[in-house]
Amino acid sequence: MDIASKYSPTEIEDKWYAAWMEAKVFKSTPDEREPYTIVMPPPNVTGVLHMGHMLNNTIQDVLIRRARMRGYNACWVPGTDHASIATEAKVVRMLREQGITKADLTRDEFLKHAFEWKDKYGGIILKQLRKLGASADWDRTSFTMDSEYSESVIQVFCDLYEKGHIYRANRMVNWDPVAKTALSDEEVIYKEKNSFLYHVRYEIEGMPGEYVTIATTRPETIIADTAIAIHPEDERYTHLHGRRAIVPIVNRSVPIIQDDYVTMDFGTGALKVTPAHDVNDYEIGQRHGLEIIDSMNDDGTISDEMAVYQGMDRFKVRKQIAKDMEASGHLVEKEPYTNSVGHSERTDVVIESRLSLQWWLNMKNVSGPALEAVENGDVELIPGKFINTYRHWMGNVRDWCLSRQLWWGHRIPAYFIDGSEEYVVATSTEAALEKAKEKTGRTDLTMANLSQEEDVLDTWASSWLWPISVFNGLTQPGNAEIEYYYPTQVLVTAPEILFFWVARMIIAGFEYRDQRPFKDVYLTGIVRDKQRRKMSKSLGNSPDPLDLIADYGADSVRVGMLLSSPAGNDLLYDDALVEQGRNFANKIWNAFRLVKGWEIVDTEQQEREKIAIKWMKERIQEAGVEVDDHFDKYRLSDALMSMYKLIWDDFCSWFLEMIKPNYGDPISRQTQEESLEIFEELMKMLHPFMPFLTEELYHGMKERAEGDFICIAQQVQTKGSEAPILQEVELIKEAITAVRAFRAEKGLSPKEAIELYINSEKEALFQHYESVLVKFLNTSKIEFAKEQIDGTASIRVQSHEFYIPLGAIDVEAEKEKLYKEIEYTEGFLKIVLKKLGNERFVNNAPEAVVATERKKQADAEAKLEVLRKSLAELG
RNA sequence: GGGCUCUUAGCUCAGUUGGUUCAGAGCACCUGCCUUACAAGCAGGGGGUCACUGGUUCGAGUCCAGUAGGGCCCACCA
Repeated sequence: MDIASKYSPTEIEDKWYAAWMEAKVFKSTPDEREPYTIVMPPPNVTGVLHMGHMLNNTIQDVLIRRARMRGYNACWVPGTDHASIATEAKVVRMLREQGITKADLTRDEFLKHAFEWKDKYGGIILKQLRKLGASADWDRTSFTMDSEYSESVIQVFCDLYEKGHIYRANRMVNWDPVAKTALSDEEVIYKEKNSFLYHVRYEIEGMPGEYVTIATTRPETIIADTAIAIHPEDERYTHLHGRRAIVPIVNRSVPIIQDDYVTMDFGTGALKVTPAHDVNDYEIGQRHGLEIIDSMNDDGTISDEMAVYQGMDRFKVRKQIAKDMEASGHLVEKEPYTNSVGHSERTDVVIESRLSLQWWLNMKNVSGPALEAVENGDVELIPGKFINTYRHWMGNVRDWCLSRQLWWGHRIPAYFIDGSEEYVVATSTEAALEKAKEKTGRTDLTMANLSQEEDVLDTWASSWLWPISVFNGLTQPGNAEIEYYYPTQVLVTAPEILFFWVARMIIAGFEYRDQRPFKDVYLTGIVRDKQRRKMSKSLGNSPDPLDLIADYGADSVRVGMLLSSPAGNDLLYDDALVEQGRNFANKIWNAFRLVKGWEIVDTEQQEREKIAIKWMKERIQEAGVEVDDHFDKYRLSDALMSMYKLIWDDFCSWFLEMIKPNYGDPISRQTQEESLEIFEELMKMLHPFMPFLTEELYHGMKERAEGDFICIAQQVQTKGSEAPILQEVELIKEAITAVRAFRAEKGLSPKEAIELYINSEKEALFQHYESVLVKFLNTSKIEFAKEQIDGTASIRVQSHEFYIPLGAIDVEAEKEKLYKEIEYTEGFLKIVLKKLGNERFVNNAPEAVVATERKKQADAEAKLEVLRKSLAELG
C-alpha cells in the first residue's frame, strides 16, 4: 500500500463534505428519538466569516456531531439576521459609491436595492461555514426577514401592544447622527476620550460685571441653554437665587434655578442646563418647567432655527464657539479632561442625546420569568459567573427603545389616522382599517385615511424570537416541529450579546412558549491576538479563516481553536495552536499508515500483542468516562486534550510500539484486525473534533456500505475501568522509562542490547510482562536476582530494583546519587514523623489520612534501608 | 461611583467537598537521536515562595480579612 507520509486535507475535506450533503446526513425530521437541538446564532446576512464565528461554530459543531453519534436526533438550524442598521449602512455606502443618495430614493426603491444586495452577498457566510465542516441542516436555513418570520415579528409586536407592554413616548434617546436613527442603550459603547472642560462665564442680568462660571465639555450646546442650575445649599451662590443670567453668543436671558442634582464640588458648582441635548438636563428641565430648545438637526449639524452657526457640524461648532467666546471674554479656562463618551456600536459615531418620539417596550412587565429561570437554574449559564452579571442587568432593566428610523427591517404595524397622532396597531392593513373605524366611530374611513408608521423595529426585536420562529412556533402554534425541537438544548454565543439577545430570547421564550428557549447557554470568549488585542479589521491582526483552512486544513483549525478555549475565557489565537492541530492530524495519519502497511500472516498472537490489545481496550474505557465528564461540564478543551493524549501517548507511543513487529516481520492477522477495531473506536470518539480526517480513515480501514459514514455511526458508551492491567502496565511503563532514562544518561545507544536483572517481590508480574520489556528495552537477557549483582548499576522504581551491567562503573557518581536520594528520603520521613508525632493530628484527622501517613512512613523506612544497603555494597 | 471576577512553570490554563510524593497538563525550552509510521517525529530532561500580608485549622494552592495589580458588566460625572 502506498500512502503519502503527510496528511493533505484539502481534497479530502471537499470530498467528504460533498458526500455528506449528497447523503443528507445532517438532515433532521422529528422522529421517536430524543431531540438535541441547537439554533445557530444568525450572523449578519451580509457578513463574512471571522475568527469569532469560527470558534463559535466549531463549538456548536462538536456538540451537535457528538449528539448525533450518541443516539440523539441532532438538529442544527442555521440562518442569517437582517441586521437592520448594519446592513442599511452598507447598502447606503454601496449606493453612494454608485452616486445615489438615500434621500433621493423612495422607501420601495431603497428596499429594492437592499434586497438585490442581500441576494447577491447574503449567505456567503453560511457557505463559508461548510468549509469548517459545520454539520447544520441547511434545508432549514432561516432569515429573520423571511415572510413567515416577519409575520411572527409583527404578530408579537401587536400582541405586546394589546397587552399594554408597548407604548409610544417622547423621550431622550441615543441618537446616531450618521445612521440618523435612535439606538437602544445596549447599542451605545462608552469610550474614554481626552477632551476639555470649558469654563465659561455668564453675566448676571441686572448686575453688570457680575458673572457665574459654569464648566462644560460640550460648549456647542450653549446656544440651546435654557437655565443655569446651582445647588440650593451652595453658599457661594446664595446671592444669585432668583436671578437670571445671559447666555453668551446668543444673549438669551435664562433663569438661575436651584436643584440638588448639581454636585457642589464638581467644576465650578454651577451647571448649564440644556434640556434638549442631555438626559439629566432634560430631567431637570421637566422638574422646573424649562423651555426646550433643540439646536440640532438629525445629522448633528446646527439647526436653521438657531441664530448662529446654522448648518455647521457640532464638532466644528465646538471649536468655533470656544474661539468666539475667548474673543468675547466669556471663556475663562480650557482644562484638559478625560471623560467617557457614548459611541454608536454600528457606525462608531459619537452619540447625541436627543428628544424624540419612539416606541418602547416596558421591560419590567415581561422580564420576571426570565430572571427567575436563570436564578433557579432552569436556564444554566456556562460559565456560571455570568449569572451575577445577568441578575444585575435584569434587576435594573430599562425600557427597550424598539423603533429605528430606518427602512431595512420590519416596519412597525401602527397606522395613523388622517395624519394625526391618533393611531391603531394591527397585523394587517385590513385589520387596521377595522380598528380605526371602531376607534373613531367613522364608518367612512378608507385605506387612504391611514398611513403606516415609517419606522422599523430594532433587529433584536426579531432575533429574540429565533428559537421559536425558525420552527414557525408563532405563526403555526402547536405544529409538530416546534413541539418536538423546542426547547432547544444549548445556545453557543458570545457574552457581549448576553443582554442584546440571550436575555431577550429567554424573555420571549417564557412570554410565548411559557418555557425556556434553551437549557444551557455556553458563553465563549473573545478571540484575541497574542498581545491580547481584540481581533479586528482595523488592526489587521485577524487572519482570514478561509486562508487558514486552506493552509492547515479545517480539522487542524478546529483543534487549534479548541485547544485553548475553556468556556468564558478569551482565546489568544496563535498560529502555533493550529500547527499543533496539524501535527496531531499528521500523527494520526501516520499511525494509520503503520497499521495498514503491515504484512499480514495467519499466526498465533504473541504475548505482548495480547497484552497490548487488552490494555488499550481498558484504557479507552477509562479515558472515555473522563471525556464524557468533560463534555457534561462543557469543558471542550479538556475533552479534546484527553483524546489528544489517549491517541498520541497511549495509542501511538505505547500501544503501537508494543504490537509493532520487528523490521521486516509480518504481524498476525488477528492483531491487525483488532488494532483496526481499536483505531476505529478512537476515530469515533475523535470525530466531533476532527470530522474530515476521521471520516477519511474510517473509509480507509475497510470497505463500507453505501451510506455508512462515521459521522452517523454510533459511539459505544464507555463504562470506565478499574482493571488490574491498567495499574500493572503503568508500573511496566515506569520501569521502561527509568531504564530509558538510564541509557540516555549513560549515552548507551538503543541499538546496543543490555542485560537486565530484576529484584522484586512481584517476580510473577514481571515475568508476565517480560515480552513487553524485551520489546521496549532491547534486552539480550532478563533474569531475576535477590541482591545487587557485582559490576551493575541499579535503578529503583517504587519498591522494585533493576540492575544493569556496565563495563566500568563510576563508583563515586553512584555514591553521590545514593547520598542525594537518602538525604531526600530522610527529609521526607522527618516531615511524616513530625506529623505523626503531633497528637492533635493523630486525634483530629480522619483515620484514612492518618493511615496513609503511616504507610508513607513504612515505605520511606523500607526505601532507606535499601538505599543504605546499596551504599554499603559500593564500599 | 456600584457590582462581579481573576492573579499557580517562559506562555495558555487544570487543580472538584481543606488531607496520598499535590504542586499538574499542553505548548515553548534544553540534551541526544534523520532508529523505514510520523523530524509536522522519537527518547530523555530542567523549570513554580501557588500575587503580597495576616488569620482560621492538627493541616491552606484550596477557607476568611486586608493590600497590590489585571479583567468584565452596569450607571455615568456636567
